[in-house]
Amino acid sequence: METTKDDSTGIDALNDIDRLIHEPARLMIMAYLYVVDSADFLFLVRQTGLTLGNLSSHMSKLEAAGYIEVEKKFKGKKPHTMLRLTGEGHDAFRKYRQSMKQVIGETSEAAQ
Amino acid sequence: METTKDDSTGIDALNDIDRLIHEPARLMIMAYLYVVDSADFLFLVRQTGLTLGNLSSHMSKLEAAGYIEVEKKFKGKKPHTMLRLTGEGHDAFRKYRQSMKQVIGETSEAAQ
DNA sequence: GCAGATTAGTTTGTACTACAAATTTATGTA
DNA sequence: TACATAAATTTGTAGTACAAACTAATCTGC
Repeated sequence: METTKDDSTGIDALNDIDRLIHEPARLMIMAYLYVVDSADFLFLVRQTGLTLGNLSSHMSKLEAAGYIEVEKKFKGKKPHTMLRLTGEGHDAFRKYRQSMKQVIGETSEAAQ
Repeated sequence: METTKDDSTGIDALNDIDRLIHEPARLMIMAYLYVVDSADFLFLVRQTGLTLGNLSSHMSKLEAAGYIEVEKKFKGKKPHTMLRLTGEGHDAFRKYRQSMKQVIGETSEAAQ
């Protein structure tokens, strides 16, 4: 019996990378939320450089996946949308980060 | 004058991430070649778990981008396809790796 | 009080692309 | 001669990121 599919050296970690997080736009969102835990919609628009529509659709996907929670309130008279990382989202990001570190880190020694 | 677009803290590095390398299948190919410098087609099929057709089309894209060189010879009577990282491909991978390290590394302290 | 501007988003349409399945081309073999 | 295997390439489909168009509510000048 050969090595089983999962105890790979690292690069194979990419075969089941979380593509929901891997997408650069969402990776930005997740990375911000991982640090600040929660942020409002317009803050993220400014920080990420995404358009409103683009952020809106990525937000929906992350919410559908259970990675973030979206809370819509009114701040005075205006709508105010807050994004917050869920526990599941936090775990998924950690896992993603570890997988990428294996791939990215593994090649380090060969460089320079 | 505000901070110019490029001297971001790190997460914004994702706004111009190299999507050609970012795609997991190609990232695997590039990561292998970055380490071993050259490898043959069937070796990569086995190592990456990609199908022949899938590897073939990713190979074409990396070649078109100038990131790899593809050499087709005959080994005895059978065709034998070798992939080799170009200097440009090497640089692009290093750049990609740095960008990702910024995003991935930046969040490290917040964790645990 | 109503016409136009601004704010805060959502929905829609298009263009791209990853992947698998079908196809190709050549060689070995019964 | 037919059939199987090897080594890929080409084709078709399904999924998706993004921008542009749209919606809905509030503010502002006249």
